[in-house]
This record gives sequence, C-alpha cells and structure tokens, in this order.
Amino acid sequence: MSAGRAPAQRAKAPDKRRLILDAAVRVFARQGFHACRVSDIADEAGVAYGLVYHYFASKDEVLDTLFLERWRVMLELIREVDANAIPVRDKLGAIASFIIDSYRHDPDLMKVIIVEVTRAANSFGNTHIGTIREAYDLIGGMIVEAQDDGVFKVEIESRFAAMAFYGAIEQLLTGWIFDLLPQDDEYFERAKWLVVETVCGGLEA
Amino acid sequence: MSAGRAPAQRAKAPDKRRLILDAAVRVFARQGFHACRVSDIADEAGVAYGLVYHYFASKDEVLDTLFLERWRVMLELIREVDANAIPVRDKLGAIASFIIDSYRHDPDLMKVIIVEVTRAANSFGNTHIGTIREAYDLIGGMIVEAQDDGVFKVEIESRFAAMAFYGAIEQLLTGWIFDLLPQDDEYFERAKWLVVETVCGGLEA
DNA sequence: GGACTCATTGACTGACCAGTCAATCTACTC
DNA sequence: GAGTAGATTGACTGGTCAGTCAATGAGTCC
Repeated sequence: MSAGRAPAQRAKAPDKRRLILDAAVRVFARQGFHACRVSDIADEAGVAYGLVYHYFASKDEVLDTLFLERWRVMLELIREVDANAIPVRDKLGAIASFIIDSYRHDPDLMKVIIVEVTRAANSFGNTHIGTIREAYDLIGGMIVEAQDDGVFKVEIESRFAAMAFYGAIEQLLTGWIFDLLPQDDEYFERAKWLVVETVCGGLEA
Repeated sequence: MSAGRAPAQRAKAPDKRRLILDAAVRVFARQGFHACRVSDIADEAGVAYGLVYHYFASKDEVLDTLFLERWRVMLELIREVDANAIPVRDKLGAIASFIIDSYRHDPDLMKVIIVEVTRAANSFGNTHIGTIREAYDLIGGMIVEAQDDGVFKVEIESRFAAMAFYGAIEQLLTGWIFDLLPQDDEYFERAKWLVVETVCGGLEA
C-alpha cells in the first residue's frame, strides 16, 4: 500500500498480485469467467487459494482489474491520437492498429476483455458501460470533426459510424477468437488496412 | 411427439412449451443466462418448476432451442436472398434489414441470441459455432460473387469483408441493447441504410 | 368406469464453489 | 532476539441451484 514499500516488494519477491492477474487471463480465456473456479486461478498461478482474496476482494474484482488496466491504456492511446493534427483516416488507422496489435500481442487478454466485458450486456458490460462508452464517444468526436472539415459525409450520424467502425474491428477479433480467420502477421496487417479502407471508404464525402 | 397429437395439444391447452420459451427470453434478457435460475423461468411462465424439465432436458437446452429456432429463420432468409438475381448491395441490404427488423420486433430475443450465444466464445458460441459460421460463409459467398462480377474490389478478402459487415450490424444492435443509440423507427431505418452505405461504399470497385 | 397416457406439480437432494479465517511463515526493525 | 506487520496457506462453511422424482391431475379410449 505505502509508496515506499511497493518497489521493495517487487525487488525481492515475484509480484504475486501480477502472477494472479496473468494466471486469471489464461484461465478466463480457456474456461470463461463463469465456468472457472477461483481455485483454478490460484492453481494456475501456483499460489494458495486464499492469496487471491488477499489481493482482490472478489472474483469479480480480478476481472474488473484486468479490464480497467487495459481499457485505460486504450483510452490514453485514443486521446493521444486525437490530439495530433492528422487526417481522420490516419487516426482511425492508428486505433485499428492498436486494437489489432493488442490482440496479436496478448490474444488471451483481449479475448477475455471482449467476451467477458465489452459484450456481456448483463454482467460486466453493464458495470463498465460508462468506461466503454468513453471510447465510442472519442471515436464519434473524431468523426464529427471530419464531417465539419468536409472529409466525411454529414448524412451518416457520428454515433452510428463510430459503432460500425468499432464493431467491424471487434468482429475481426471475434473471427480470430473463434478461429474463423487466419492468424498470421500478414493477415493482421491486412485486417488493419481492410477496416480503415472499408469504413472510411464508405464514410468519405 | 406423434404427428397427430401435436395439433390436438395446441388446439385445447395453451402451449406450455412455447410459454416457457417466451418466458425464458424475457428472463434471459433481463438477468442473463448465468445469473438467472430455472425457477425464475418457471415463475415468469406461471408453471411449476418441474414442467421446464418435462419439455427440456436442461437449462442449456432452453437457450439452444431459442437460438436454433431464430438462426434457422435467418439462414433461410439469407439463402432466399442469395438465390435472387439482384445487386449485392440489395442482398446485403436485405440481410441488414432482416436483422434490424428482428431486433425491432423482439429486442429481448435478439439480445439473448447475441449476448448469450453469438458472442459467448466460451460457452454457447462454441457449441453453435458451426451454425453461426454458415451465416458468415453465405455472406462471404455473396461478396466473392460480387468480386467476380467486378462490382467489389478483389483486394479485400471476402471473409474479412463478411466479418466487418456482420460485425457492424451486431455492434449497432449492441448499441441499442446498451441503450447507447436512439431506438425509434426513424433510427432503425437510418441504421439499415448506414450499414449498407458504409460497408458497400468501402468495398465497391 | 376402469385403465392408460401424458401433463403438471413442487419438495427434496447432492454437488458445487465463493468467500472466510485462524494458523503459520517471512522479513524487517530496534 | 523479541516484536511487528504483512504475506501466505488451505481447510472449512454457508448458501445456492440444477436436476430428480413420486404424487396428482386431466384427457382419451374401449
């Protein structure tokens, strides 16, 4: 807890909290949040059952932590991209790149976040809808800006366009998660281009 | 079970099996499949707990039935549309229309199917991936045909295009499910047009 | 009206699992 | 080396709930 203690902890012992989070990602990805037991997480992490409850108040909090950690990074990226004075196409391309690279780098984590949170309308999705929405709103803002600049058609409402754009990306990840699409570097790169090409092609004036 | 008995049943008693399925839709939509109890479904339907197990082998089978019933109708629609000699844009438009109208007509059912099945990679989604995939493949086939005719660019692989198209639609439904987008008739119609316009705009040669 | 079949009821059980807690260990301080 | 605080352990508990089943009801056929 104290600021001075944390570095000392990390220096000597393996960070058990992190160990538990990483194990949880693998277990959630493999079995799903509902189907797995807390003991599965503890076993996967190689720690005692009770230690999970030393670091987290509940099973839910483990998933909340994973989601918030990752989503915060994504929101930062989007804000950063948005601050640059570059064409919308590049902005949307950077977002698509980031999400697809996130999947490429840690497919299990992205699978968990998408399957268990952003699409779980009756559980975690509902809890975090405010945070999720921030991303849609930021993307929507970029589209409004592009419309004001005359780059995008004004007939397509920004909120719809943002949903369609984000939805297309998430569905590609879903395709990879379900193993319906090939997962190699060439395809990941192609997918980035495809999403931007398709959606921007349809939105441009 | 027997062919002669079914109509007699339906004629006199309210069809309890249907009553249970309809109640399940409302309960699953409200609480989610995992969070609800079988007794919630029985209560909602106004029947005894045990009757659910008279008609269905398990809680899972109730959801399976709901999904398969609906998805069969959608596959039929897609095949029917595909058989017509009309432009791709119209074919894809008909599919978008059908899905969006399905939501408009029975939002709870579509919410359940999307949230609990087509996006549930670790449970029902996995069980039904073959059936779900049929839809993607049919849409992919339409896109290939359009590419052969020179209407769509060949650079964008059909599987990717199909996922992007279907993903954009599903995300619109998700927007409605999460109450992030307005839900009135004008918006539903606008959404049909938007999806087709956006995706076809990006795919056309 | 007796015999049969299927529909319907709801109390009960057996398994499962999230979360608790008291005990033990480890490391650091004075 | 005694004292303290946090880390770690895992057996245990309490509640929940899917699925079972024996009993009862209702309709049909002869």
